Amino acid sequence: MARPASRYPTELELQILKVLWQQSPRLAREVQATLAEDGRELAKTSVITTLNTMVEKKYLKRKKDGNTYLFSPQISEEEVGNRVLGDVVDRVFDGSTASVVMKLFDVREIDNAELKELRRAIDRKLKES
Amino acid sequence: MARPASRYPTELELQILKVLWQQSPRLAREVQATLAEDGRELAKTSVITTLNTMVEKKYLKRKKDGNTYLFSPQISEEEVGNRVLGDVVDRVFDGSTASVVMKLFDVREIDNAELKELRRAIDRKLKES
DNA sequence: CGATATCGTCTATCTAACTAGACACTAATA
DNA sequence: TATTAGTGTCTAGTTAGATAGACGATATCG
Repeated sequence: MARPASRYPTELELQILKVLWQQSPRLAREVQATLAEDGRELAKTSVITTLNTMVEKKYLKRKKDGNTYLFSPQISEEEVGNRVLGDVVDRVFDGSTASVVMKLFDVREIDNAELKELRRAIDRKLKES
Repeated sequence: MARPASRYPTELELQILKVLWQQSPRLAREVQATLAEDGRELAKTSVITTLNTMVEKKYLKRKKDGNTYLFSPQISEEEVGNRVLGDVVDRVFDGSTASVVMKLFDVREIDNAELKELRRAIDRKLKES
């Protein structure tokens, strides 16, 4: 079978998506510059190559603008979050959402305001059913 | 830089870990058989090769037993969960644990008993602070 | 003892992801 | 107009991960 394609954006692809979610459409040059600001310095061809594979994967779309291209996201932050999280819940935690939440409580810091908001969300859920 | 190594077990590695978490130590042959039961039929050499790379990565340890080897996990289910989830929270959700939890509420089903347990966990957390 | 089965190492192939150089084309500029 | 700067395509090299065949060592069985 050989190495299967990733079910969601890879590391570099995610970085690029974040750049474009923040502002789009953008030129390859601009994406390259922003990545460099974030500490990821890549040759211009590396950026373009990756942008093009992301277009093939439908993560982005590109539009001709004179002699160059403008890139925009074609997948939302929302959707990527859903996919990644769904995958982790199913593959690593065997589909148990609750155990993921419990683990998050255990391991990560959450401040009180957020905890209260979560409790409200739970109450809302309980009332719905 | 080329393809960076995964920060946590890959797909096949995770499947193998699950087999060994469930029962260990085990022979390569037994791991192979269990994977096959789960629908992943691999040549014996494929399994052994992967087991050995997992030993190099410290995911497993192996012990000689006569003319063969016994494999055991050297990383816990707990720890893998922590790493994967930590990585997702940081990389995809920019460190916001609460937004991950909210998204899980949105997207996945959680039954009432679990919701109540989560609320208790939240109350406990709130009392601690 | 010879045939057969079992087991591990070594080697090799394939794809995805990452990265960038060579090169052609266009546009601006001296 | 010749030079320089910017843009994209094509090609290619590298590593990780997935998979398995060839082969040698060992053990077992008839």
